[in-house]
Amino acid sequence: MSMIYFGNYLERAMTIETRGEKLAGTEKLVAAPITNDVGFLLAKLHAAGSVLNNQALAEFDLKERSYSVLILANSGLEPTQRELADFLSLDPSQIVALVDELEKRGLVVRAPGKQDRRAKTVTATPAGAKLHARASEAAARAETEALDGLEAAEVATLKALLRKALWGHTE
Amino acid sequence: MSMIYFGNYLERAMTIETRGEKLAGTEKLVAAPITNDVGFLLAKLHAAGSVLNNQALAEFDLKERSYSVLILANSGLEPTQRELADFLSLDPSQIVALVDELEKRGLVVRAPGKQDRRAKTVTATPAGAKLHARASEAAARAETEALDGLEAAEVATLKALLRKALWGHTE
DNA sequence: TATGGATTGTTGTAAATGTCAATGATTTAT
DNA sequence: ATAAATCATTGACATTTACAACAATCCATA
Repeated sequence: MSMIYFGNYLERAMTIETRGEKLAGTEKLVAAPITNDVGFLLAKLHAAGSVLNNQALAEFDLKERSYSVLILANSGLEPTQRELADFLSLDPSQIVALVDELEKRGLVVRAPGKQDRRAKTVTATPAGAKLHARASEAAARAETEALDGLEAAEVATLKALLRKALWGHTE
Repeated sequence: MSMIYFGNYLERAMTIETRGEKLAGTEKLVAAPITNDVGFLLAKLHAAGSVLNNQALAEFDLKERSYSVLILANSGLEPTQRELADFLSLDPSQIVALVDELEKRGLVVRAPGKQDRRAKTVTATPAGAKLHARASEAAARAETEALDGLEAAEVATLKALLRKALWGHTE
């Protein structure tokens, strides 16, 4: 059960030769009917943004995965690992590894749940909060870059539609 | 360089117990600021749709990957493997494996490129066209299900915005 | 209140996927 | 002609994913 249409493999030559003929091959297939498939479009735009995101986060020794856990640890919502797994659609064992790493770096702490001692809540330390603040600026720049083909109003519309599709409310 | 925010792990119990309390934990985190991150929203909606897609395609012994190759082989555009790799953001070696499997099943054929005999174009056989026709219906149903929170006009808007973000044109 | 069943975090493992370098055949450039 | 680049392919290795098993804890109910 593969998770994604495709990956983020990028032609190495493209980074230095990003102009014309190289993209022609890519553009040619834009005419294919698969570009009417929303799942395909979501995957492709996500893959493109993902590269920029990970580049921006590498400076802080974070990846999208660990960054998203760090955000949620900073949210004040005191998520448990199970909640993180559900929300991020990750296997609980992957959350263990992510939290292990962040905790080892002193960015988050585990605490037993107040009502349920089996559960462990993940909250950010001051160091985690500081890193999150810096990383989120870089991530915001990466998002802007990934969506630079859209006007600000269009980005807002896109966000609203995605939120509505996911949770049924546009606010 | 990880490709995705997260995966498509799904709570097994959710398939039989899809009503209330199970989702409450998930809903709680919707308040977190990460839900304003377009990359996150793209990843999450894609992951959700991906599960439905793969379920729908399993009937035809296809996954999203092989299905997308099958679509492009059916497009009449005669893509080369290199073009497939670029368009799907996959390493050329993964294309080899995907085409190998489809070719073994008699769904596509490789042919040397007309101008460039190094390149191999991938085109669908009649059997491939037939399977594609059936699979695309199932995939369309899965997409409808994944986006059932949106009106038809909203889906159209979403599609247009994604296309514009990717290729700079909305048509 | 005791007992069985479910849930949480955790560990470990096998399969799938990603990454990358090397190769022969062919094309392109000089 | 010769050198450099490109294409498909193979293979080696790292990372990610999916899943089963387990102890600790909670929950329902008898």
